[in-house]
Amino acid sequence: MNLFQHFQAEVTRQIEALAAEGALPAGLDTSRITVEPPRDTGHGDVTTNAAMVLAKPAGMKPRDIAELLAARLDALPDVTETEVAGPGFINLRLSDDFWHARLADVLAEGTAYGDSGFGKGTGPVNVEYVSANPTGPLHVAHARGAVVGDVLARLLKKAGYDVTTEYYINDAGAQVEILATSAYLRYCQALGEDIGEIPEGMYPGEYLIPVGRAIAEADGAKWREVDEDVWLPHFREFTVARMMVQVKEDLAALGIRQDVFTSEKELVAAGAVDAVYKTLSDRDLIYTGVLEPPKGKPPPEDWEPRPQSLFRATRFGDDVDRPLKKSDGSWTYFANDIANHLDKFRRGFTQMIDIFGADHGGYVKRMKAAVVAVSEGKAELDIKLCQMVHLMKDGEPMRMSKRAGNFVTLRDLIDEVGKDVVRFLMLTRKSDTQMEFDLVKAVEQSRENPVFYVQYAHARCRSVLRSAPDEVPGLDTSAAALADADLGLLADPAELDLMKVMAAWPRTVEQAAEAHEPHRVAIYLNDLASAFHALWNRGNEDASLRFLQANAPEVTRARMALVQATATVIASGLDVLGVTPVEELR
RNA sequence: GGCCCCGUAGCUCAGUCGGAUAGAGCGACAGAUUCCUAAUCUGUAGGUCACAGGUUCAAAUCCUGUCGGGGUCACCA
Repeated sequence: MNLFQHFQAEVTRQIEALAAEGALPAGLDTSRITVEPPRDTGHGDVTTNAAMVLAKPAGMKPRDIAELLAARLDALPDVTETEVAGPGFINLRLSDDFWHARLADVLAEGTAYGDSGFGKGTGPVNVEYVSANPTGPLHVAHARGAVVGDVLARLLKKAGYDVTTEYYINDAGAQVEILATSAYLRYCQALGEDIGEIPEGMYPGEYLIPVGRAIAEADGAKWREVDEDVWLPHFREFTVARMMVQVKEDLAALGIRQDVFTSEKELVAAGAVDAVYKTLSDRDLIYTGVLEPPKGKPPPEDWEPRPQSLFRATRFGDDVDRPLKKSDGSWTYFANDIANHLDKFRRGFTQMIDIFGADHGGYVKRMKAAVVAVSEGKAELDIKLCQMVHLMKDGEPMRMSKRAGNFVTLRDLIDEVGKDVVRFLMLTRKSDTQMEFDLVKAVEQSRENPVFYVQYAHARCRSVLRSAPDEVPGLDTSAAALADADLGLLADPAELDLMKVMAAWPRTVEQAAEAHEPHRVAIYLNDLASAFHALWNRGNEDASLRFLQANAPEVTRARMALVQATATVIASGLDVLGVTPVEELR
């Protein structure tokens, strides 16, 4: 239950009631009214701007409307206090019973707490992420996009959206040709030939050595006796397949398994790009024109003004029209990607989300333009840019060179700090701001490290629950017993504060999902952990606030319900992040 | 030169479809331990929200311009 939505409905209802009585004009637009937590908790639990929003259309003073509305809201059973404040805010305070009922919700729903029907009926959503060239193992630079995409998908699912996760394999361009040629060199090497240095422009990585060896073992020297146009397709396919196996393994190590893998090459082979071209031509969205070289900096050396097939991206908000064919007549990456997005649309996705690296920022407008064009405005594309992550080691920027013994692959990063740490820390910042990732601080057990701080709160909860039967003999901490606890015994302000943070979880899920901002989950968990640690330390100052009270089994039982619920909400949030909650730290 | 992202406390960053007196951690200072442990908590100090206009009852948030940092700019992906 999103309590703010609950009270939003209540506010609307009371406005209608006032209109029915003639105290307010009929037919007021209530869509701009918000009901939300006040920024300052001193202003109560729930606040609404209704009076200020309605003042102008109603032709009344905000405070007069506020007084009318407040009087009615004050009569609601869960509301203990109303106040009209500032320019016309209505602040509500809610009863302890209301918060106890939310605690009971958590106990009843378990980690499903926060699940929402928010996204129901909005149509299927496709989240495409990683989509790295299959020319080598995933790099650290891919980590952020991978985590952001995956957690966004999980978040959307929790909020009730119908979500499919997707990886677009860029296996059609010149890069995979180079990859195949590089693998061929390694194949020759495996046959015992001296290949010398790997030529400039080839992929020199050692990860291709086993690929060459595998082909040599399977086929012997047979590819040495044929022309390039014969061996190239085989090497391309074989190598790309091997690379994708590795990519999937690396992603699996991060806890990521995507639903659909779409091959660019197969799209092209199936004629999808030709079809897009024809569709756009038929609608007069393609013409032949000459692009101007970029201003303000010297044009590329091989620049030649030449007529090319251009998509009228400017009609859909882009800055220039974009080429669809290269000089050799083959499709541009962009043309293929239009086909990719049209394919998604044809598969029923009216909402698409792409996760890009910041270096693809210049590509955003044209892709959005293409999706509008190709779906005739029926599909929507949102693109989340992930800014760079600077790897640090104890405050010092890391040079990424293999020779220096530093690692460069995603797998190495995971091996160094663990998948849970990578996942959590990648989400402690907004995705479109640059961030630092310090390998030393990442595994430090201190307040500075949010992943530790949150895990520590969970571990503390679990520890208390484990030790409860020893401290308070005869105490039953089973789910049934906790569900039956007398929650009315939880009346201390610090206890209520904790319950209020828990009750904010369903709204957090919805808001984060709607904004496509998964980092809000990590921020929320930090807040929740903070409320729990604060309550914990109250027990150090005042022994009567400790969770375990040997002489008061009923109080203890109620507090165990609170502790259990805290662990549950933390686990629910960590589940969205794909992070495993720990039972103990030690 | 065009376009995109960013600019919030000394540092690293939050900031809810525009809401009231802008928050947290680190660092500084003063305190608090029979539960997982001072690995945590409480308090104090610290701000022209880069700058200038505009829209609004209300702007860190939206619009325009300027400055600063980063990214990117046919035929790579």
